[in-house]
Amino acid sequence: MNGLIGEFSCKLDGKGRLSLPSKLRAQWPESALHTLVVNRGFEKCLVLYTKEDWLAEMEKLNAVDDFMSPEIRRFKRIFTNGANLMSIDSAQRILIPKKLLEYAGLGTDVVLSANGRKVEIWDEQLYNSELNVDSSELSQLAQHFHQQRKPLGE
Amino acid sequence: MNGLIGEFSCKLDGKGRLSLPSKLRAQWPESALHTLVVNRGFEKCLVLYTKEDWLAEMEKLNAVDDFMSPEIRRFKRIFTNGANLMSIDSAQRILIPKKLLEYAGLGTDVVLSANGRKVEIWDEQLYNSELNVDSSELSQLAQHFHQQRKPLGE
DNA sequence: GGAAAATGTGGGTAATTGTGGGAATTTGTG
DNA sequence: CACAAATTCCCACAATTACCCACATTTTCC
Repeated sequence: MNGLIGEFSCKLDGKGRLSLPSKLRAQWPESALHTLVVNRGFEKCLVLYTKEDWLAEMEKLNAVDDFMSPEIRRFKRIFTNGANLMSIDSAQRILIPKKLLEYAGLGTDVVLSANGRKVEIWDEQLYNSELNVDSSELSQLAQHFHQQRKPLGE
Repeated sequence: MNGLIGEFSCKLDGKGRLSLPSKLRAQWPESALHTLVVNRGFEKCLVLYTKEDWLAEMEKLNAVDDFMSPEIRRFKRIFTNGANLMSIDSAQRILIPKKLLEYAGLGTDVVLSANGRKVEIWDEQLYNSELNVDSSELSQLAQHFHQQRKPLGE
């Protein structure tokens, strides 16, 4: 599982286009660039995948049967419904759909932040406040993380 | 787990380039030098890793699924924030992104300080005041360290 | 100590990348 | 079919980064 690395500041132009930084592009195979997928994130941000990685996410979802419960069906519907296929233009940019721009509150200045095999897309201001923690909260988060880590084993 | 050793003073040039001391480079395999990673430290400094070590840290993070909880996602973001891939130029220098220079308040004179498998990068003045402790504080810190060591395990 | 090698430091130039916007093409809608 | 909106293609300029060379300083070795 080789993860992506990097945090990038970029600008959205008036048309909602986002140019992907070359250091990010370089981490994906050339072929992947023509079929990327963006979706809503759980927080007020968007998430970018290669199509391949997106399909892997879908596998996870589909591993749980629809018969299970209405909530399962609803979750799948909502999660899937924001997904958008997009391709890269000749200037290495993707065009982000209006609905998603609104959802994430994206202005001109945005931040791309690698996370595992995904890339989160944040409005810069929101991103900064998301990262603004004091040390006591940080240690709480760290504890939380350690607790969650154990049950999964390894 | 073989740790790095040393504390080095170096200079940043006008373009934000930092030349890595040969005694530090010698502690990493030749192959590692072409893909290093910096990110923000929890204090007002930067942290430098080999890509390999960075990815190992990431493995730990990615072992916990994003679906788990908002706290998990937040923790991951905070931990990885500012990450940047960088390569070394023909004069054995790395180019430190402007944002990170600002974050750590780096001026011309900086200090590299080895810490485990990471290297911290400090502005020289900040570093000196950070290290300006008297012995009673040192002993308090040691106590705190000892107490925290048990619960977290590992 | 002195010569030779390696290292640290600085800067100029060329190539790449990021950014913006006009014009043409496509799409959807009445 | 006509029109407005959205998308793609194209070019141009600015900013950033990579590459190269020069020289001062430090280290190494005889």
